[in-house]
Amino acid sequence: MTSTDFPSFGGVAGSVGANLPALRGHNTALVLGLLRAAGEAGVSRLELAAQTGLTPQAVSKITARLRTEGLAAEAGRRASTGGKPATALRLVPGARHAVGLHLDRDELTAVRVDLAGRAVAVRHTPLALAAGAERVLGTVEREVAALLAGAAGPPVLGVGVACPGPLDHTSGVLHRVTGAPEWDGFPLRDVLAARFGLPAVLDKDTNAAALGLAQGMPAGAGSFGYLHLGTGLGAGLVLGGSLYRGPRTGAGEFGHQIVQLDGPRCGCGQRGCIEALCLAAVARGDLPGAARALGVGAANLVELLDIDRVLLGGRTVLDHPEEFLGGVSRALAAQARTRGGPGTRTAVSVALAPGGARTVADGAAELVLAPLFGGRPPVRQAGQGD
Amino acid sequence: MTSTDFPSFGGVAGSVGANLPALRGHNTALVLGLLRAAGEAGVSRLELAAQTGLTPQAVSKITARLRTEGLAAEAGRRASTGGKPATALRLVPGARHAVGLHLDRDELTAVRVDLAGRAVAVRHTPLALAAGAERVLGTVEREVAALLAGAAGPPVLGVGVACPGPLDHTSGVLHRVTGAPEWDGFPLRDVLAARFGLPAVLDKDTNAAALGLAQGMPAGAGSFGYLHLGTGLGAGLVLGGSLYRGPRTGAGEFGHQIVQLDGPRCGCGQRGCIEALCLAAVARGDLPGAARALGVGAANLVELLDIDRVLLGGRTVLDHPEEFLGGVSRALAAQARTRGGPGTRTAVSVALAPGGARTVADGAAELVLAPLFGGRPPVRQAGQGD
DNA sequence: CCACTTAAGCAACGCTGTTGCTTAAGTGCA
DNA sequence: TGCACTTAAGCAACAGCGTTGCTTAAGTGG
Repeated sequence: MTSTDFPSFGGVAGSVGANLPALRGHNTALVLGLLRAAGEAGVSRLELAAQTGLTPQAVSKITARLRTEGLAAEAGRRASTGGKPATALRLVPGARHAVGLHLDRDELTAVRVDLAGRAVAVRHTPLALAAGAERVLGTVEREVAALLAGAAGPPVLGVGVACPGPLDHTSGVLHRVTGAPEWDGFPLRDVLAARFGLPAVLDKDTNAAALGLAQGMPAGAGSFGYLHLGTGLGAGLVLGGSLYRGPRTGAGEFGHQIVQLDGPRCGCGQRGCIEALCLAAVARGDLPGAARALGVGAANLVELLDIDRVLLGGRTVLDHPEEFLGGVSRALAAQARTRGGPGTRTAVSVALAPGGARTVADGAAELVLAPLFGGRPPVRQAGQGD
Repeated sequence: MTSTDFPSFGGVAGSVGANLPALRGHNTALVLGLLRAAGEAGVSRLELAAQTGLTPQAVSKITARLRTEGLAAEAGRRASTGGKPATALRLVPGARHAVGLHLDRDELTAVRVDLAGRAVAVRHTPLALAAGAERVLGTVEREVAALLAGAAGPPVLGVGVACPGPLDHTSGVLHRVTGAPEWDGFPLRDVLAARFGLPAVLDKDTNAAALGLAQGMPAGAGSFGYLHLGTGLGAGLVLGGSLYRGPRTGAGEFGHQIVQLDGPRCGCGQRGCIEALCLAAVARGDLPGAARALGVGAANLVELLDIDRVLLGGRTVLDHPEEFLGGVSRALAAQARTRGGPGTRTAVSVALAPGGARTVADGAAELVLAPLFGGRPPVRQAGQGD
């Protein structure tokens, strides 16, 4: 055997060495993710083997462990196809819970979800993000305590926290949050983790929303963008099945994409930013104009990143869904017409992000859940380019 | 042990199951990549252990295998630091070769490189890409034969082929190449693989260039964009250390980003595309105007993807390097001024892509080499957010 | 000269997914 | 009713991975 055929770990570009526990964890998470994707119907062991590329025996061992730990269970039998009928396996959603927090500028949404990502409890409260740390932390602590009060629930894995940016996901520290500069440098993740005695994860609201939306997608949905238009305009990017945050959690700053050279001045100091165009149009009641600006930005996004789908969310969009959906799809259709010929795709689909006002909070909980469920569902089966 | 602590394979989101050979291949590729990054100076086994997170003993076993296969060798001793001096290990660059082809619209560049990515032989020939398949394939075959004629060379791993897009990297099929529509649907990768009897890989010229540039970078360079301005304008994106192609190899269509609503008509049918603005400005001798349009696009890229660095290349840029470097850095500086405050970075650096006219051909060879050398050098050591 | 430090290899080991075979539980035709 | 066949899943033995514990190699420094 020559050394020319290193499998390179399934095409994955990892950066650290892997040992046997890591191998086991990888495969376990992968199986758990497929169980989750299968939902109530469940999957048989052989189907899991086919989807993972593992042998049936390996899947049997892994699922046996998961059943022992209470994370998976049998879910009846399939109809026979000429032999012994397959036993369906499914996730036990109630085996663990997670908490998701959406700290917006004027309100707090807190959810408690099960392993399937379904909300078990929801709480809403007004919140003045700019009112100072102690005040805000007190409210957060009270709301989370109320969520966790349900006594005999399953173990809670952690707390996911979503905020307006900028912030640093890696260190869990807030930066100069627009409209609330006194939070600059505040180590929100570690402070909350200490108060709750639970692991915490911090991310931008748009990133959390995109991560949450990446679950509910049909298996193999590769890349999409979530555009959030509320008091500001931002985006969450899922590229190749995983959330792209950028080196400094700065990715997705969609609002200050310049689409009009020498256009109107934006609050950021530049000219012709999408956000400035959009907000000005909304302010003067020109919804088609706002939707058109958003649509041009969406088209640029699609062109640059070759994404499959655009999802819209945020209060302003939710207030006028038809106008924004129409405007953005017109812009994408115009773009698609520029690329005729076979082999190229048709217009990218546009839709409202499901979940409505709870999109971000659900996604925040996903920040905690996602590490349990390995990568995206398999796109390429095996056979490398040989 | 609860099940709440799945290591998730070093933070990597893989999509297929992993077995022991895959584990071994992953670690071997990782070590090989670090050996390559170390260059002539080499690395000691203990340093490799620290960088990979593997135990020294594991590194010893892996490097012993690599030495047996002739891919690695000892490279003298380090100075002692109070104990036994460390033995430096280095890659044996000449152990394998790879071929890179750059099929441009009017010329062919073919290189033969060693494992370090250094060119061992280079050939240039005029080529009319639009002259039909048989003509082009004949020229390609003759040039590659000349490159491989060196008789007693090491094994050649394969041929990397870089072309103007659009095309599909996964299937190796060309689409409607601008200016040469008769190639639409041609399975170039498989045809060349069959003719040469070697594995072949096909990708867009901009992607190949970006992949090649991602090697030579200082360890840990996360994300950058390569902007190529020649007869057209395109980009190659390296995000989080690995090349981002998009689901259909469509990512990096930078030229048709719209930066001027209702701007001048572009050949693509839309209005205000960067490419149209740039090419028109170049045509009328307005280099500052062209550089400004490019700079605004670069600033949008930086803003959206949070990248660390912008590299410029392509004939038009190489003809007037100072003007384009200046214009783009001014645009990025203006953007950086909009983001004051601590925690945010300063302006992104801009530079000419090293390699000059051979950037793409070198990168094409890298299409073959990259799978041998695992992921990027480690950025985060270990300690997950706990 | 000897204690100490650092580098690297040898041997045994635990644990992974795999292989080979057996058992379980159906279908379908004579 | 019986038997051949098919498909699902588990048991047992195994090869191979990185790890652990210890030994050997080769320097520095008082």
